[in-house]
Amino acid sequence: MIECHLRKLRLRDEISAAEEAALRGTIVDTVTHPAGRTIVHFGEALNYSTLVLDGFVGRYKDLKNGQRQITHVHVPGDFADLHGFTLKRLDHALLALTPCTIARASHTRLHEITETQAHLTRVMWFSTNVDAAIHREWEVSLGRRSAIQRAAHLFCELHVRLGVVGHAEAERYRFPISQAELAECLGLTPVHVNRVLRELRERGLVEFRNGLVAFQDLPGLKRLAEFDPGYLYLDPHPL
Amino acid sequence: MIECHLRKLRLRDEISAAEEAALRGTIVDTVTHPAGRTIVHFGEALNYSTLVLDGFVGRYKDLKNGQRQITHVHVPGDFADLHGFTLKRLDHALLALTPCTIARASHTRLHEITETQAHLTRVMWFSTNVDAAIHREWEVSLGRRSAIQRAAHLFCELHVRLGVVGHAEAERYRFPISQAELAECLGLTPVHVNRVLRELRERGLVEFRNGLVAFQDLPGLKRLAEFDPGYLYLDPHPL
DNA sequence: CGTAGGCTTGATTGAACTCAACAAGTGTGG
DNA sequence: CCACACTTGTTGAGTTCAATCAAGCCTACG
Repeated sequence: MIECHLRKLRLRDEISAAEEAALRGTIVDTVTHPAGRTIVHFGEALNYSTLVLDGFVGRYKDLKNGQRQITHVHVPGDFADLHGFTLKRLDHALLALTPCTIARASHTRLHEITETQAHLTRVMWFSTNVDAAIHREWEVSLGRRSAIQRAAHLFCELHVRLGVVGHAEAERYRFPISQAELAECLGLTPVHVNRVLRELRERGLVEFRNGLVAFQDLPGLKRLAEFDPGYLYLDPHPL
Repeated sequence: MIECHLRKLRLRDEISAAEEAALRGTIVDTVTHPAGRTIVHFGEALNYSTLVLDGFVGRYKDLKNGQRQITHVHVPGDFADLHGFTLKRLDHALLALTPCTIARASHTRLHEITETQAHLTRVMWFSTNVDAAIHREWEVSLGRRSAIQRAAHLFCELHVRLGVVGHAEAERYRFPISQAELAECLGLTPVHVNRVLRELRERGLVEFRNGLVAFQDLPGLKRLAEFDPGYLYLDPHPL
């Protein structure tokens, strides 16, 4: 059930059987949500953190004029709000971008882990730090990259992150969100996203259609996006 | 010496004398850097984390075309790369935006803290999570706010963060960086930043001149920026 | 006192936005 | 079963915000 999460952690460091058991022990229940559902609201007080088992979950923030910015896209195996364990309320909301299944990890039990399992605590800390690294890369996209580069970069990032948990093939993966939601990730309007997707298609780089990302020229796409996966910290390094 | 840092932590939670001593014990030396110096390079392996004692430090990422994006501005009392403790190398560089003094905290000693001081570990974890929250707010600025709102929001954010550590007055604070560096924070060109600053001045909201931010109408500025300091997590909450 | 870096302004260009219309697909209820 | 609403995607025309290009102005300093 939390295999995806463990697989990701084990790319970086060893997780003992005892640690695995402790992590499993934090899970108190499993819930499914339809696409479009807000899973955790802005400012809500938290007693649980949300581990994505299946589907895509987004973090977003609203603006007064009704616009919103998605600040992070979570894939299966990600904790969507492990930071909520220390923050206790979120500065953003969590949204089911697709139908999804999530497990809820009790903060009480996470607290016990921090009291007794120093190594596992560092691993969890590490995991939130990678999230922050992804936020930084998105800042670079939003601040400095052109619309087409932003889209290309996101497709590359998700390919790597989904690959780690066995949810991507060599040249394609499922990513069933609308162009409007893609626009909210990229800081663009839906209309412009549509044009950008057409250009990516016409340049023979990648096709995004019917919730499927299909690469035609992955090296070319990475070159366009200046994609370097180093910020995802997937190399082994004991904590 | 690390009083600013402690003051900030104590807004959120109690820090015992023993914890304070442990934190002080991590510091192995103090270094000063001239403005413009890169303190930690991209990808560099780390054995120390950087605590800002005085001056401003930026996190930035370079692009191939020579542009760069500053993803975070650190004020005195901030750890600029506490996340480096778990990441072990940085996905960004650290830059002295002004002349600055930093203390270096040994990762070996931070490791000891994580082995023996669960509460203090949670506090440090919390501290990196607030950094991530600031990254998210910047994503919203870069993705969705107009140029003038972005500038206004940054001035508001720094006012609060500097206030916490006693580096801001009610209506003004020192922030001696160039318009070009401001542009790198805001995802704009230096020329446009210049025009935006003029407009903020002419609209009677804020003046930025000679390294000084002087508010003329702080409520108006906050309204323009839609500034809500909740994402800084400055309210008390025991960990 | 000459030069470089930072600031300022004007003119022009361009990337992305806005507004508007329409097509295709989906679901629903009469 | 069809009419209708609704969502999502597509395209065109016109606009706007910020970028680019270019020039001139300080003032700090070697």
